[in-house]
Amino acid sequence: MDAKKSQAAFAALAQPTRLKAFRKLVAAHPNGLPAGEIAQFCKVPHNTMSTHLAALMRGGLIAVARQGRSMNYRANLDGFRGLIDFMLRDCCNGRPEICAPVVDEFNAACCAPARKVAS
Amino acid sequence: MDAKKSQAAFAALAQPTRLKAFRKLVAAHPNGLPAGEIAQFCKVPHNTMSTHLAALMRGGLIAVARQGRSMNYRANLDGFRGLIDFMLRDCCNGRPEICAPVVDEFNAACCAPARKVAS
DNA sequence: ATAACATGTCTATATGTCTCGACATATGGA
DNA sequence: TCCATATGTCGAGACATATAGACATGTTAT
Repeated sequence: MDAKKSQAAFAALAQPTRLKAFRKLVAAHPNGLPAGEIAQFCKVPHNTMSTHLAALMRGGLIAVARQGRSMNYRANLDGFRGLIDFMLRDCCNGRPEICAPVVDEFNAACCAPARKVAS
Repeated sequence: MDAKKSQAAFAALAQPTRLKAFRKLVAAHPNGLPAGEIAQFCKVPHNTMSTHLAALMRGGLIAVARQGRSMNYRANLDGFRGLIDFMLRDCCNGRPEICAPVVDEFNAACCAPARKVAS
């Protein structure tokens, strides 16, 4: 994830409909959702949704696979992690003392139940 | 950090000049930089830079304090952490098994030298 | 007070984004 | 094949953002 690719990812998330759709896909992970269902959830016409899904694709935040007549979109958590990783490296590079409190916060508050995995 | 505020933050980072400026401010942390120096670094006129800095302010990613004639901008790492926190909570909520690999990655690769603090 | 400096605000223009109707494409079933 | 379903693409209008010149504001020194 370089600066250029992260820009597409940030732009993708900087829009209410797209953020809502992405969150829905994360909640549905690892199962995806068909485009029509996402459009219905976001309350926008299918072609509008299609445009937004394309933006999320450009940002590397979702992936898609045809399933019969439907296009099944799913969250690309690797891409999402890549983005967060890029953000943290920006402040970590050569200066872990800046990054540490951020990671601490995650360990303590966000993913506490999962720390057994992290240790 | 709610969805609305995160939108302003994502939008702020979804622009090359602003991302460059923010990274510079993170590198300069905890010391800030005067607006003119940031403009020079980003190779844009001072008024263009002023607009971009205002966008970063709206996103809660930087802070400012007058210092004599200059306006000294500095990275707001709390705001930055808030944004990452928001992103992680989106995938962690009720599903720490999704978030865990992300945090693992940080502990292993990004902030390894700082893990003593995290434990 | 006056001047030089640093920065923000106003304004206009150019460019990009959002939205959605209309149309095109692809799949599956009768 | 013909039709219904599911989705993508195109085009246009409305709106937002980026850029930068001109001007205004606040600060420091003389």
